[in-house]
This record gives sequence, structure tokens and C-alpha cells, in this order.
Amino acid sequence: MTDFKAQPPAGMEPTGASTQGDSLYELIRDDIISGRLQANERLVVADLAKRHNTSTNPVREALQLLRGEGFVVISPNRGARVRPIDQNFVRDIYEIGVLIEPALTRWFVGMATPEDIVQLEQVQAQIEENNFADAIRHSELDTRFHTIMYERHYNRHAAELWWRHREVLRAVSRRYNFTLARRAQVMREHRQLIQFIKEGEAEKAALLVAQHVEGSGRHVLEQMRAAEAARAG
Amino acid sequence: MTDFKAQPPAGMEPTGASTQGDSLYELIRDDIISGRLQANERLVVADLAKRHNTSTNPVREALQLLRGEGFVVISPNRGARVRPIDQNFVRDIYEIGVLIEPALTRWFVGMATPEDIVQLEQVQAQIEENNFADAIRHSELDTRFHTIMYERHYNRHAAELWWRHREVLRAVSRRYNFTLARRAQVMREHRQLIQFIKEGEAEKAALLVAQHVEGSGRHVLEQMRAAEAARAG
DNA sequence: CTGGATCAGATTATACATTATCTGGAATAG
DNA sequence: CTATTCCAGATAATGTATAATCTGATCCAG
Repeated sequence: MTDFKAQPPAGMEPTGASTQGDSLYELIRDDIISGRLQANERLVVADLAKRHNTSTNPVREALQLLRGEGFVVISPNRGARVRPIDQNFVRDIYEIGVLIEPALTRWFVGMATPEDIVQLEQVQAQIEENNFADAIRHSELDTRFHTIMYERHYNRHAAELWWRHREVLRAVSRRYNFTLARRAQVMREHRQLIQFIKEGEAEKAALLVAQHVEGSGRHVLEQMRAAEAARAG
Repeated sequence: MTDFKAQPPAGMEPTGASTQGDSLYELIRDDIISGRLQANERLVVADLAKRHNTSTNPVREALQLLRGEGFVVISPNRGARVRPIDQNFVRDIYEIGVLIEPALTRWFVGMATPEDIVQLEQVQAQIEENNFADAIRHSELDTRFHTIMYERHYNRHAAELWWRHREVLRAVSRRYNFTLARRAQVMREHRQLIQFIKEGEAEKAALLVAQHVEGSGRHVLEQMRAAEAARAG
């Protein structure tokens, strides 16, 4: 088995600057995503510093990073709060994905080499082999699949935007499971996508990706809705 | 004459957190855009603090903000550098605009009220009246024109993304002038856009906006190219 | 209800410890 | 002799600690 840790496209970690800042960023982000930090909960710099055994400087940096990705809302002189990871948040993000990914895909179709195809097929094979048994692994592989396509895009801004959003969605969807229907759909779409790429069908591939992202977003939203209903009912 | 200062869509200043941080952000950003700071020039925290009469903390924050918007590149343990505002940078940004603005427009067409139309026409009248005489004023009005359309979009992420990019392009294009051809084109497209909105022609409006943004980006790029050629030759 | 006291906590200011990177030149291999 | 390696110092980022200010929010007396 090869490694399957999802790597960000070359040269674009969320790296703000510092080391601690980065790890703090991850820690706090996980706390937010996992729900250990309530929606709208206040993030007091001093407390965070104490809790994570650092000084306030790295904390502030981490909060800035988190703000940049929308996990935290900061108001001047009033500090930071946990942004509710609600349906609107997720919808906003994946809607932007629906706009951007097709464009990235279109370009990729025109640039794909036989080696790229091989890579895609390899990853897809691993996805099928795993067949959603290991959710984390699936997530990594699926991300890798798309990364292969977008990684070399000339528009670094767009690629980075994609990656950041991807990370958010991945983090959120970790909380849920794939329905059987969605599993089948994902497989189908990936296979079809590879086919289109082989045939150089840029437009069809772009359209398919739009659907793929749309479907993925919709799926997560429905899970969130269901979870919320369960909580309420 | 009414005021015409371009306002960000409700509730989305670049406000990272602090007051000084924000103003520093603006000062440094202007230095970068205006070229007072060379491309790739190193931004030494201590120096900036001294130059702006503050301590290092606000400077660090400002740099983070600037990084978030792409004006500055930070590498761990090596500090910040001015990101070259080159053609690639501009292209990346406006290409994303081409993807996002049509979607925002499409939605607006379905939501526009008679009051919105009136507002658009008023702003357009001011644009025509000014007729590019005052470049800054044109920029403000043009921004306002688009802000009216995107301001109330439910996807705050997308709207914010638009606004940030808008600010960048506006800042960059301040350095150049509109060609006569471009002026005519802008007027034409705005008028046509209003027309489409009135008729509820969402698709046509979206397409037009795509062209509008594309043309605007292309125009700036050509100006940059020309300026560079002039510098070189 | 209004103006002021009070408090929590953000923001800013300093000073310093620690650490990573860079630089010029000596030492060394080839 | 030239090129690479290595190393001491300089430079500046990053992190820690503390204190001074400033803001916004809350509480209370009038």
C-alpha cells in the first residue's frame, strides 16, 4: 500500500508564518469542527494561550489564520468568536467550488498527460478497493484525486482557493457518513470523469465536475440537516 | 452631488481585528500597490514598526492580513516580502472574478426590485456625467454599481471574495488610464446590463458580466504590459 | 431612562530569550 | 588553484512575559 496522506498542492500550506501558530491553528480548528467549541463561543486570547501552553502572540496569529478561512469571526476590540459551522457556511463554500472547479478541470483536460491518467486511475483503483470502508482514507484519496487535476494549474490563486475550501468541507464532512446512494454516485462520476479526460472532452468533464461538487455539497448539507433534525426531534 | 465613496458591501471590511493593525494594513498595502515598496522587497517587522511609530505587534498583524489578501508572502522564519503585483497576479484575480461575478449577477437579476433599478440608473447617470474625467470618481462609482448588485447576495463568502478582489484590481488599475475604446465599452456594457436586468434576462446578464469582467481584466493587463514594455524599451 | 463607575479583555508597548537563516571567510578536498 | 564545506557572528523572526491603555459591556445611583 502506498501512502495516502492528502497533501496540499505543491507550495500552499495554510502556513501563516510561525510553527506554533500553525499547530495552534490546527488544534483550534479541530476544536471548532468537532464541536468541542460551541458555535459563537468566545475565544479569549489569554485563555487559549494558557490552555495550549503558549503566549498570546501565536494565539493571535492562529486566530487570524482561522479568520481568513472563515472558522472564526473577529470584531475589533471585541475579540474572536467561533463561527457557527452551519448549513449556510457549507453552502457558501461549496457553491464557490461549483463555480471554480469546473474551470480548473477544463484546463486540466487540455493539459493531461498519459502519466496523469495513470495516476488518476491508480488513485481511483485505491478508492474502489477501499470502498468507503475507511472513511478517512477515502477522504484522503478523494482529495488526492482532485489534487492531481488541479495541482499544476497556472492560476495559483484559484487552486489555493480550491484547496482551502476543500479542507473545510473535508473537515466538516468528517462528522458524517456517506449514504449508499452517494457512494455509488461518487464512483460513477469519478469513472466517467476519467473517461472524459481520456477523450479530451473538456466541456463534458467540466459539467460533470460541476455536478460532482454540487452533489457532494448537497450530500453534506443533507447530512447536516438530518443531524440537526435528530438533535431537535 | 451625492457622496460617491465606494463602500464595501455591508459588514465586510478587511477588518482583521485591531485598529492600528488595520491602518497599518492600509498604509503598507498602498506602499505596495503604488510601487513605493519594490517587488520582493523584504518587510522587516522592526523597521516597519519604527517607520510607522508603533510596536511590532500591530505590524505582525498587518502583515498577516496582507498575506491573507496576497499582497505579501510570508515564509516561516524568513519573514515577509512584498508580493510582486505582476500580470500573473492580476490575471489570477480577475479570472476568478469571471467565474464568480456572473453567478452573483444571475441571482441579482432574479431579485432586483424597481428601487434597485433606480439606483443602478442613478449611478450609471453619474458615471456618464463624470465620463472618466475624474479617474478616482469613476472607480468609486463603477464599484458602487457592482456593489448594488452583489451586496445582498445570500452567499456572503462569494460576495466577500468579490469585494476583496475588486479592491485589488481597483488599487492596481489606479496606476493606469482607460483607453477610449475601453471607456466606450464600459458604458455600453453597463447600459446593456441594466437593460437585461429590467427584462429579467438572467442568463444574458450573466454572460454580459462575464465579458465585462473579462474585458476589464484584459484591459488592465494590457496597460501593465504596455507600461512594462515602455520601462524596458 | 441617563450618566458615571467598574470590570473583562482586547490591543498596544516593551524587553528579552530563543532559534532559524544568512553571510563572509577560513579550512579542506580534489 | 578552485570549489565545496564548515563555522562564527550578525540579523531578524518567533515566542515569552508583563505592564500600560483603551473599548465595550454591565451595573447602579440618581
